[in-house]
Amino acid sequence: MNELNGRNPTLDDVALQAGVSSATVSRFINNPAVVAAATAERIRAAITATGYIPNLLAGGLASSKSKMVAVLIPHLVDSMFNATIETMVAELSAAGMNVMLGLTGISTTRTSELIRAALSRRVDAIISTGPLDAETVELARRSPALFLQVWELPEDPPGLAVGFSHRDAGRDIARFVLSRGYRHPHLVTADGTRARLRRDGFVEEWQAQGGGALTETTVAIPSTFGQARRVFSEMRRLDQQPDIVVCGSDSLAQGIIVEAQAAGLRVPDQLAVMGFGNSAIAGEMRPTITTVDIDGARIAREAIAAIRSHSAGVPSEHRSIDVGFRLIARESA
Amino acid sequence: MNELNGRNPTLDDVALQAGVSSATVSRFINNPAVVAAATAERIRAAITATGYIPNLLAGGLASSKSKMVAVLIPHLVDSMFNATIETMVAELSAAGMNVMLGLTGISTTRTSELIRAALSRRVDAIISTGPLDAETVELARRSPALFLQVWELPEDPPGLAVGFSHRDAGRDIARFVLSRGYRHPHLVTADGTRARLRRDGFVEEWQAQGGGALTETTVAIPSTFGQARRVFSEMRRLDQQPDIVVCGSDSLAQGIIVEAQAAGLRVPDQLAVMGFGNSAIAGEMRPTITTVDIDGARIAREAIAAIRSHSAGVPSEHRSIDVGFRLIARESA
DNA sequence: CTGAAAGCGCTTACAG
DNA sequence: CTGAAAGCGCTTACAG
Repeated sequence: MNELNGRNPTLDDVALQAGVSSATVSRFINNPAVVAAATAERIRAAITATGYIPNLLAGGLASSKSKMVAVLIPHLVDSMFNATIETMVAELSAAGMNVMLGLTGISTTRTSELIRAALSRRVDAIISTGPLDAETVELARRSPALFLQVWELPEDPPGLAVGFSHRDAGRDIARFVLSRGYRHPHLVTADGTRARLRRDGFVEEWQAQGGGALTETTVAIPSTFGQARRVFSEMRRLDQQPDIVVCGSDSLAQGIIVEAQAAGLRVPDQLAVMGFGNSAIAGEMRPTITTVDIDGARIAREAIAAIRSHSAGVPSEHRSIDVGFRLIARESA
Repeated sequence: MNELNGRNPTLDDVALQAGVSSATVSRFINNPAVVAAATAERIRAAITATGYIPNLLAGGLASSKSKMVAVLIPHLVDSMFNATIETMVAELSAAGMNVMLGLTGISTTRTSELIRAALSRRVDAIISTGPLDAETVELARRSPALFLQVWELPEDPPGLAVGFSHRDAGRDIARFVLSRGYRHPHLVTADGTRARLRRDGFVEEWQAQGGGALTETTVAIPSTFGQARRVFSEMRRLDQQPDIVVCGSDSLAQGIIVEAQAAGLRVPDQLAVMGFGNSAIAGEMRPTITTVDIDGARIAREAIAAIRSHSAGVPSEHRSIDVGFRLIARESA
C-alpha cells in the first residue's frame, strides 16, 4: 500500500506482507480450503491491507482458463434473446465467470470475427445464436473452448446445442390455427434461418391438413413493432383478407394489434393475431397475445451447466438438448 | 500446423515458419507498417499456414493493455440504454476492442463487484450507468482504467461523464405540460436516482410556475409496459382524475395508452400521455408518443472517443460532456 | 528494419 | 500444508 509507488499490488506484495510464498497466496485465492486456517487469516488481512486485485490476464495465461465466456447475439434492441441472455449473464456471474458480449448483426462475417476475438481471449466457452459459415464451424470444432449454440438445434452441432425445433413450432402453430377455425392465415416471416424454418413448418402442416390458400409477407430481421404499419397496410390491399396474422415476434404482433384497432377492427373477432416468444408484453397487452413460450431460463441453465462441467474438465459430449416450446393461447387468437 | 501436436500455434511457431524472430511477428501484428514489405509478406503467409490466433491474455499481460472495456448496465430487458449500448459495442468492435458486459440490477454491491471483476481483467475503460457507493468511486479513481459514467452528469465524476441533466429534463417536461394547457398531471416515477431527479425537476418547475396539485405513483425500476395495468387502475381511483400521465419510459407510456383505450378513453383528448427516451415504439405507436429524445449515439461516440485517446496515452481531463435532450411533441400529448 | 533477452503476474507440478 | 522454480505467450526497451 506504500512502497510500491503507484503500481498495482501483486501476489508477491501480498505474500511478503503475509509472510508466506506467493504460491500459497495463489492457492488461497483459488481454493481457500487447502491452506491452513491461520495462514488463511494472515493472507486475508494482507489482501485487504494491500488492496490487492488479482490480475486475471496473468492468471488466465498461466492456467489457460480465462473464466470468461463469449455471448454472441444479433442485436440488443428488440431481441427475443434478451431474457435468456439476462439469465445467462446472472448465472455466469454467480459462477465467477464474466461475459464478453458480441453483436453479430445478421452477418456471418461479423460472427466469425467475433469468434476469433473470443478465441484470442481464450474464452472457456462461446455461446452463439446466429448462423455460421463453414470456416467458423471448423474453427469452433478445433478450439478447446466449448461451443454452444442456443435457441436452435442444428443438424450436426460442432459443440453442444440447446434449443428447440423451429420447424415443429411452426407445425404446432398451424395445427392451432386450424383447430381454432381460422381459414385465411397471413404469415409474417422475418428474413432469418430460424423464422424461415418456422414458416416452412407452418406451411407444410397447413397443406398436409388441407388448409386453403395463405398469404405472406417477409420483413427484415429482427421483426419489430415498427414494421407493423407497413405490414398491415400491405395486408389490407390483399384480395382475400386474412382472418389471422401469424407474426414472428410478440413485438410485431403487438404492432399489428395496434394497427388493427386503429383501423377499427376488433381483435380477435375481426382479425386474430399470434406472436412468438412470450415476451413480457404478450401477457399484458390488450388483448393478451397468443404466442409460443420458450423456456429461456432453462436454456440458460443448461448452457451454464455444460460450461461448468466443461471447465471442470468433464469431457463434453457433442449433443443437442431439446427444451421444447409451449403454445400459450390467450385472447388475441 | 503439424509438429505442434494439438497445442495452439504461438508467435514462435509463426516466427519459425516465417524465418524471423518472434519480436518481428509481434510488431507486424500490432503495427504492420514498421516491418519491411517482404518480411510482412512472409509473416502473413506463416500466420495463415499455422492458423495462428494471438493470445490476448499474454499480450495484455505484457503490454498492460487488455483492449477490453467493461460496460455495466442495470438490465437487458426493457432497458432504455440498449440502443446506446448497441452503438457502443459496434464502435468498440470497429476500434479493435471487445466488451465485457456486466448486469448490475439496481444494486450498488453488484456494481462494485463487477467493477472489481473488470479491474481484474485490466480493462482499459469502464462504462457505467448506475449509482456507485463511495468505496467504488475510490476504486475507480485509483484505477488506471478510464472511468466513464453515461446517461447522467454527477456532481464530481471520478472520471468522465457523458450525459445530460435529468433535473433539467424534468423542468422542460413541466413547462411543456403547462404550455399545452394540462392542469392535472399524474407522475409515474421509477424508483431510481435518475428518474427521481426528473421528477424533482418537474415538481420544482411546476410549482414555480404556479401549477396546481399533482398526483404521483412510484413503480419498480425499470418502468415497463407491464406496470401500466396497476398504475392505470390505481389512477382511476383518484378523486381528481388527471388529464395527462407523465411516464418514466416509452414502454410504460405505451402501456398506459393501451389501458386508456381499453377503458374507452381517447388519447390525448380525454387523457394525454408522455413517455421518455424516444425508443423505436414511440414514433410508431397509435397515437405516436410525445417523449424526450436522448442522443444515445452521440453518447456512445463521445465515450468511445475518450476511451481511444485514453488508450493512446492522452491524459484524460476529468470532466463532463452534456449532450442535452430534446422534447419531441407527437400525438399523445 | 530486426533480434536477443528481460519481464509482465500469475499457476502448478514437484518436493518436502 | 507450504515453498522454489519453471513456464504460460506475449511486448518492448535496448542494441545494432
